[in-house]
Amino acid sequence: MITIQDVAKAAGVSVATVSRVLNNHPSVSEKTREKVQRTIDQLNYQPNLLGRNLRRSETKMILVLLQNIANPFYSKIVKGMEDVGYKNGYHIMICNTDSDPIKENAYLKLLKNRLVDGVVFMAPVISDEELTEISKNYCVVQCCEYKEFADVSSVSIDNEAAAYKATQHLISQGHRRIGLINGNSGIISESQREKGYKRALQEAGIEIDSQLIMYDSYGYRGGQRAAKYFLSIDKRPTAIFAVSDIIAIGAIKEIKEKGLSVPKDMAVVGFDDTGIASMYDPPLTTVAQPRYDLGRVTMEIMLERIRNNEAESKRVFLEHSLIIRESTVG
Amino acid sequence: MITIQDVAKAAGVSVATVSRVLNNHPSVSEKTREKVQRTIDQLNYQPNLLGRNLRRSETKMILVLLQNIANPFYSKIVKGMEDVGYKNGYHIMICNTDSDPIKENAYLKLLKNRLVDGVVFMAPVISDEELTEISKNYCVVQCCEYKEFADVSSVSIDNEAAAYKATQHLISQGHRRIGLINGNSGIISESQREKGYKRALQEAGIEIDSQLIMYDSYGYRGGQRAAKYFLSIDKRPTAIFAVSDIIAIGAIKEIKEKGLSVPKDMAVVGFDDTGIASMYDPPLTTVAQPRYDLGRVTMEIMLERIRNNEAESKRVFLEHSLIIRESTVG
DNA sequence: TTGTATGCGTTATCAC
DNA sequence: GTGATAACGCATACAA
Repeated sequence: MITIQDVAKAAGVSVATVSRVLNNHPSVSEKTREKVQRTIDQLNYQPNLLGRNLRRSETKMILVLLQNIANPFYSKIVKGMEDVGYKNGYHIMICNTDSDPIKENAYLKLLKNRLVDGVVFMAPVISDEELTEISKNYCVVQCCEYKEFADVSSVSIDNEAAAYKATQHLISQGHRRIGLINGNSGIISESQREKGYKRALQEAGIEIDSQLIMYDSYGYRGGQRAAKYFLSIDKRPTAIFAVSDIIAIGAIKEIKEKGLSVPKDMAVVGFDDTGIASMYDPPLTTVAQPRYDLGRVTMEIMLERIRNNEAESKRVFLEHSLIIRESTVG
Repeated sequence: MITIQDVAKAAGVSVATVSRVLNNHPSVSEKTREKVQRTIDQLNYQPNLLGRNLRRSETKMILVLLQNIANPFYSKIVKGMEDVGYKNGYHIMICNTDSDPIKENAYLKLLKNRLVDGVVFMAPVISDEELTEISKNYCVVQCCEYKEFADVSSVSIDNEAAAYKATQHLISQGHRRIGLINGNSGIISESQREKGYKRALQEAGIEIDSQLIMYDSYGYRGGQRAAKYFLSIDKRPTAIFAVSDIIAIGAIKEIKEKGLSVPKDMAVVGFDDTGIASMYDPPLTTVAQPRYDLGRVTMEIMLERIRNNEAESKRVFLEHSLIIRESTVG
C-alpha cells in the first residue's frame, strides 16, 4: 500500500508538504504543488482515511436509525439526507432497529465508538431522558417521529393539522360516521393524528364514538382486520381515515372483497403518499409529507450542529398537503 | 474523552493489559481481568475504534452499491446482508448510485480509502474489465445483477429459467400471443429473461413476433405505455409478461382503464414478488426471488473472501419460484 | 514556503 | 501473565 511517506520520498519533499497539497493548504508554492500532484497521480496514491479520521477525530459519516428500510415511506427521506450529505462530503449509514432497543443500543455504539459523527433517529425507542443525555455529548437530530420531552432537534410535519385536514375532507364529502385506523406502536404521530381526527369531528359537531377508533399494526393485514371489524358493526362507518397508505390499502382490499365499492360505500383516506397510493385501484386520497425535504432539512440541521456544537435544539415543521384522489370522491 | 491510557492508569495496569481485556485475550489472569473490567465500567470507557481501525487496517464495514434504495425490491435483500453482517460484527453502508458512473466512482473511493472492507455491487455500471481489476485488490461481490465477463463472484437467480417458467405458465393457460415488457437499462437480467421468454415460445411452437416485445424504463409509467401500445396493435396479445411487478401493475392499470378485465381479457405476470404484488387488485402472478437469501449468501461470500483473500470467484444461483395469483388465472 | 517532530488511540511484538 | 514500546497513516504546531 502506498502511503504519504512514499509520495514524499518520490517527490523529494516532506510528508507535511504532501499533506498540505492533499488538503489544499494555501501555503504551498505552485511549483511544489504541481510536482507533488504529479507524483500522487503517477503513484496512483489514495490517502488512507483511517489515519486522517484518527488524527482529526471525525469520520464524515452519519448514522440513520430507522425501524426498517423496507418501509417505502423512508426511501425519499433517506435520499434527501444523502444528497445533502454528499454535497458536504458526508456519507450516511442506514441501520434497521426493528424497534428493538437492544439493536438500537448496539448501533448507538457506532456513535460512542466515534465511528460516526452524528445520528439521526427516525423512530427512537430509547427514552426521552436518555435521548437528551446522548444529545449532550453527541450530535443528534430526530426526523418525522420524535420524543416530545427530549431536548433534541426534530424535523417533521404537523401531524395533528394533517389528520385534521384529512378528516375534514371526509366530513366535507358528507360523511358523519368516520372510522379511524391508528397504529399501535406508541410513536408520537399516532396520538397527534388521533387528536386532529377528533378535533375535526368535534368542530363539525360530530360525537366521537370510541367504537370507530381501531388500533392495529402498520401493514396490510392490520388494515384488513380493521376494515373487517368496521364492516361488521351495527352502525358501520361510511368513511375511514387510516394513518398509513398500506393500512388504507388493506382496508380497501377487504371492502372490495365484501363486494362493496370504494368510495361509494366506503371512502378511504391514507397517509404518506407512498408510491402505491397513486398506483392503486382506486387511487388513494392521502396526506403527502414532503419526504425529500424532511430528509434534506434534517441533514442540514445535523451539519449545522456538527459545525457548531452549541447550537440550540429546535423543532421544525414542514408543510404537508392533502392529495385528493378517487378513493374519497366519486 | 476517556482513552485506554486513562483506564490503564486508573486500574494500575499497562495499556497492553487493558487492550487484552478489551479483546478477550486469554492470557490475562482472572483477577486482573475483573479489576480492569470494573475500571472500564466505572469510567464508562468506550474504546475509540478509529484507533483500532487504523492499527488493524480494517473497518468491519461493507459498502453496498445499488441503483436506488427506493426500489422495494432491495429492502429484503439488504436485510439479509445486514443480518449476516451484524452477526459477524460487520456493518453495511448503502449508497445509491442512480446508475451514475460518477457517483459510483465517488463511492468506490470509500473502498480505496480503506473506509470499507469490501463492496457489494447490485447493479454495476462500471465495465467488466474495471470490475475485475478492482476485485484483484479489494473484496467485491455482485448481487442479483452481474457483469457476465467480470471475474468477480456473484449471487443471483437463474433469470433465463425464471422467465421461461413464467412464459410457460401463460402458454399453459392457453395463450399464444404473449407480449413481453422488458427493461431498457442494459443489465444482464434483461437479456436473460428475454432469452427465457423466447425459449418457452419456441418450444411451444409459437413464432416470435418482435411486435410483441417492448422495452421501456422500469416503472409504472413504462408499464402503462407498453400496455397502451399492446392494446392498440392489430393482433393484440392476450397475455403480458413484464420483467418487474411495477411495470406489470402499470400495465394492469392501463388495461383496466380501457374497460378490459385482468385476467379475462389480458393476463399479466410480473417479476420479483414485491409487497405490492399480493396487495394489488387483482393480486399479481409473479416470479419470487429469494430476496433475503440473496442478501444473506452475498454477505457470506463477502466475509469468506475477506477472511481468505485467495478465494476463487464463483457464480451462485439460488432457487426462484413462480407464484400464481389471480392476474393470470380466473 | 518547507521540514521536523509529535500525537491521535489502539494493537501487537517482544521482552521479562 | 504482564509491561514497555513501536508501529498504523495522517495532520499540524512549531521551527527554520
